[in-house]
Amino acid sequence: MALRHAILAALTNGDASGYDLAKAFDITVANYWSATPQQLYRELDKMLEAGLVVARTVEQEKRPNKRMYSLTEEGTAALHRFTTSDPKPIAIRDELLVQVEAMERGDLDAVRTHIQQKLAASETKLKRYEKTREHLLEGRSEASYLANERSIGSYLTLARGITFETENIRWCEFVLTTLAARESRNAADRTDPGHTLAPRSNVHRGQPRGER
Amino acid sequence: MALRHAILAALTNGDASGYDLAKAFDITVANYWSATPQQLYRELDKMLEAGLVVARTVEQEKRPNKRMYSLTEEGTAALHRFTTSDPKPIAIRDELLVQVEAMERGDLDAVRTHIQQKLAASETKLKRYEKTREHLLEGRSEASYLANERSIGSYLTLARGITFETENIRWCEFVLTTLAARESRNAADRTDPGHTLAPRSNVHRGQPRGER
DNA sequence: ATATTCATGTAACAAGTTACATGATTAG
DNA sequence: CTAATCATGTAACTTGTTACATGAATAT
Repeated sequence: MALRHAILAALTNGDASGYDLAKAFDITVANYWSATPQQLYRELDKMLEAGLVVARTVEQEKRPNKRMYSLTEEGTAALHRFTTSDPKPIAIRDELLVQVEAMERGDLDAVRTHIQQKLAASETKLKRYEKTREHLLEGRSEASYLANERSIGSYLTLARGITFETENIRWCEFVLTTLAARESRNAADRTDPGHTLAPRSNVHRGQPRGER
Repeated sequence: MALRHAILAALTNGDASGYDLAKAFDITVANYWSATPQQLYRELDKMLEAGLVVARTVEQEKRPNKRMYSLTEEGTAALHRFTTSDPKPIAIRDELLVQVEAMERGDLDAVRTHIQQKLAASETKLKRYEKTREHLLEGRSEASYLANERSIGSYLTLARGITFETENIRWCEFVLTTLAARESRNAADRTDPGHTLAPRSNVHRGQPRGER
């Protein structure tokens, strides 16, 4: 029942086809909700039956027909009710972190590679988010946008996604630096056992804790 | 099959009962993997059958008996293999963010309350993480711990959890401040229509972007 | 007195994942 | 000419969630 509300929320930004939603769930929505296209198609069918959305088929030349879904009054009401209910705590599933937890019993080089890949993926994602942000702002400052824009929900969730990916990138760099330092220490130990590296980072690179 | 690896990883930090794991999954592991106690009990049974863990019953006075699970060689090997496989991208499900996305079509006051509750919950969680961190460090500096400690996987995942909750707190404060500013602007509009607030925040309070 | 902690489990149901299928169009 | 995009769907299977059940001990 929770995917349902994520879909309803996505549809407040305009009508969409299942395919459109799949893209959105891959891009912006991915910050806070994951779903595969199959889940979306199945859920949209159920939502149709429940009267939360209506569908119209749009005939396209040169493209397969598509079904565009719109919120109904019932759908809008269901969404309103949802904002009233206590949200469940966040659920995260991150295999990379499981691998890092098990790093020492596993294949360190493989994990390092996975972290490098995550770093690259996060950088790509962050760039896309920044573009979306520029697009929303249309040249205005954040302050002016937030003060004057009618609807700021999407901007606020995007802002969370931006800091999330920024921190992912930092963390990946922090881990890679730490592992590299341990490697070179081990190399040094083998040739020059008296040597140790100078201290390097404190609490994950300038993380501004204790500021609040 | 992925919960399985999270359990195996958790067991590298020592033998545990289902109940112990449930606590761990509620505290530290929660940063990167969610599972209910029921899932754990069920999965542990399957892992026993598969020979990835062994169980012994510990008879306790004044407490119900418990089953303590330990990694077998097969379990350790399975975990090693897992670190070799490409991790699936992170999956997040956050109802609060869905509510924020739908804020304007929903009950703004209710959403504000939910954000305040999240803020409080994140502060509690962060304090617990910081305690765990102090406990791991045992008075050493982070640099010295990371350079010398045999196993640093747990510290690294904890570090990610700490920044995650730190950013959650910031984001909640940012949203609450933004909403308050909009409220007072609306109030001012009703009594003193010429007035606007001075600009307030830029990109989510001093987020250090563009630094990399 | 009452709530929380300790400790495990069953059963029913809801949700998520994976594999497969189709088929035209356009970008590189 | 190959890969990606557009666009939807079925079916089988694996996971995750929720409700219920038990029952003593300890902390408030």
